[in-house]
Amino acid sequence: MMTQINKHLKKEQKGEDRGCCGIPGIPGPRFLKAFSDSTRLRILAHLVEAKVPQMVSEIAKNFPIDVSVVSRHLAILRDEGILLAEKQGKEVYYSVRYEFLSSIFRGFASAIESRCPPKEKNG
Amino acid sequence: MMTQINKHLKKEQKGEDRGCCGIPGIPGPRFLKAFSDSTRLRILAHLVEAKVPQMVSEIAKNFPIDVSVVSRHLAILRDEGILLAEKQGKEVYYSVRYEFLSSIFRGFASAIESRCPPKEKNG
DNA sequence: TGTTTATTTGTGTCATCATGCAACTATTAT
DNA sequence: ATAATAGTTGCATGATGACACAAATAAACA
Repeated sequence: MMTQINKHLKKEQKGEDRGCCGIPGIPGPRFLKAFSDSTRLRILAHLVEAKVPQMVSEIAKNFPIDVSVVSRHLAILRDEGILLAEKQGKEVYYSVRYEFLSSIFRGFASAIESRCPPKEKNG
Repeated sequence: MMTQINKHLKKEQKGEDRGCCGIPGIPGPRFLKAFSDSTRLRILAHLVEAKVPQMVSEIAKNFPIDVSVVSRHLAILRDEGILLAEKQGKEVYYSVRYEFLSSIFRGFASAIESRCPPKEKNG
């Protein structure tokens, strides 16, 4: 039996963070902060390449830090909706929410691009 | 006369940060960290909406923090290639590098999306 | 020259964060 | 029930970061 334990839904709905800058499509700073740590980025990349849900202890084997730290990093990514966590017995399997992630960043790119003023002929 | 003062070129070429996770298309943590602060995000959004290069003191008027702090935030965004800085006399005009920004995030989205494993029929 | 204005940089402070270790919870097995 | 395993959380610490204020730099002007 699978149990989803994503509390990110609550936080997203609180809306204290998303859209803080007033431009739709630009994610909130807390979401983007989740990518600001090199260890967290590597953990994300590891899961992206794994293509399969991985448990915490397996992930932690790839990094020279304590399992508890990995667990915390995973929780941060999960809380922002970047990862999905599924508990199966003792283990918790983390996987990437590909569509969510790509849609957010594609929306970010579009938000910026759509506001690009037409180029003047200079130079 | 315009003088570009973007030192980000050096940092980008150092390569200590970009591609740190090994997956091409995923930006480095320092680049993403530039977006992790709410003030910095608002400054960026302000410039995006301005659509025209703005000088530091003009930008600072929109935020309840010291000009020096705004200057530092702008420098961080400039060093990551997010903003362009052009000195004109005493003033320094900052503007958004729209194409650069959107291409980075679109590339990020594509890097994630392209690694999304095919969906299984579950549930 | 000296003066004013725009921006950057030095410095100290307070808050946040990544980390390790220990304790705790939850689940499985004996 | 007891033990073992997986994961999370409490707590202390060192590093980093945002901020204010002051000093330094740079450019225009008297």
